[in-house]
Amino acid sequence: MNYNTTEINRQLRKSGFRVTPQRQLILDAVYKLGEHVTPEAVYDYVHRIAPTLSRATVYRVLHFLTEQRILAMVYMADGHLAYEMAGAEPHHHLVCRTCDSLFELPHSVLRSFRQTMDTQYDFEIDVSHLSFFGHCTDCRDSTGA
Amino acid sequence: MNYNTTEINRQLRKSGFRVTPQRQLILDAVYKLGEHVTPEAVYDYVHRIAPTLSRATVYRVLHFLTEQRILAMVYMADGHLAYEMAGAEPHHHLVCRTCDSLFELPHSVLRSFRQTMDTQYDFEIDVSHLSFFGHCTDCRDSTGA
DNA sequence: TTCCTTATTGCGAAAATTCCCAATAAGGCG
DNA sequence: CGCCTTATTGGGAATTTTCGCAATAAGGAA
Ligand SMILES: [Mn+2]
Ligand SMILES: [Mn+2]
Ligand SMILES: [Zn+2]
Ligand SMILES: [Zn+2]
Repeated sequence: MNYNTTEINRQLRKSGFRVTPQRQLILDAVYKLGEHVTPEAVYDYVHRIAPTLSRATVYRVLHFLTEQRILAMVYMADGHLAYEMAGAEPHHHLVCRTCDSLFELPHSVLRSFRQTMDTQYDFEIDVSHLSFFGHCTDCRDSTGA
Repeated sequence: MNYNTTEINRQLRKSGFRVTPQRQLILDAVYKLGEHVTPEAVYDYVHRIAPTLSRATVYRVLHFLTEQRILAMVYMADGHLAYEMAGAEPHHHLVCRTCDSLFELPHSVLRSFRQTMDTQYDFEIDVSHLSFFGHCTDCRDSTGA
């Protein structure tokens, strides 16, 4: 999979935003680094290539690209934010508060919930990457014992 | 509504934790300050009464009381964490990414979703206070126009 | 290609949050 | 009531994230 640079750039310009080398490099970093990429990992990556690119820009651009639905952000078990490409089929997380283990949830299980929000509240939930916290099979017993 | 101090203390001690004046004061602060209380607001409150109580302790105790299900934490529109008492009937949020407006969601709308997670994944989602981000009635049109 | 407008960046300071560790003090036990 | 174990705190440093603003440069128009 390779993201369509030309299409993304066109989209940004059409919305009045600018395509800067910083934005392109940061997006590329997230793409190359894979899933659940932290701002610090992005900074390390881009810093080698563009040593003057500042941390502030990394944070700003990650936030910006998320607003543009080009990236998806996700809360990890430690409460920190991570990012990844927002393409294709999203997936979600079940995060155990006790053992920190992480289970992936297919997008399909959210369909009916989204639909309910849509029809009953006229609210379109952004489902690019959700995290639900709770307790997994192994840990849910030990709590109530 | 008044929370049961005696019962909470007993519960904590039974689990091997200690009931400290700091923990009691911080819990009291959240209770008195109401919904969506930020760590800084808690610090300001307790600092007047106990000037040596440190910020680190505020963060630690808020986190701790959340683990103990005495408090509930919630992500606000600005991405920051807030806390509130975890008692009785929970409610949830629909937060618009465009206009930052916040709609309250009754607990009931999550029932079927929780049940699905429970039966299909044997995962007990903690529903003390969830936030769903997306786009509200007014803002969802302007996006696709 | 050059010019202009203004979106975006870099940098340093500020703010928010976490970490570390020696000092403190709960609370169980005798 | 004292003693001991060890959970918890205070305080400051470290880390993470945000802010403010002057300098820069994207890109539309001429
Ligand atoms: Mn994921
Ligand atoms: Mn709320
Ligand atoms: Zn678990
Ligand atoms: Zn809105």
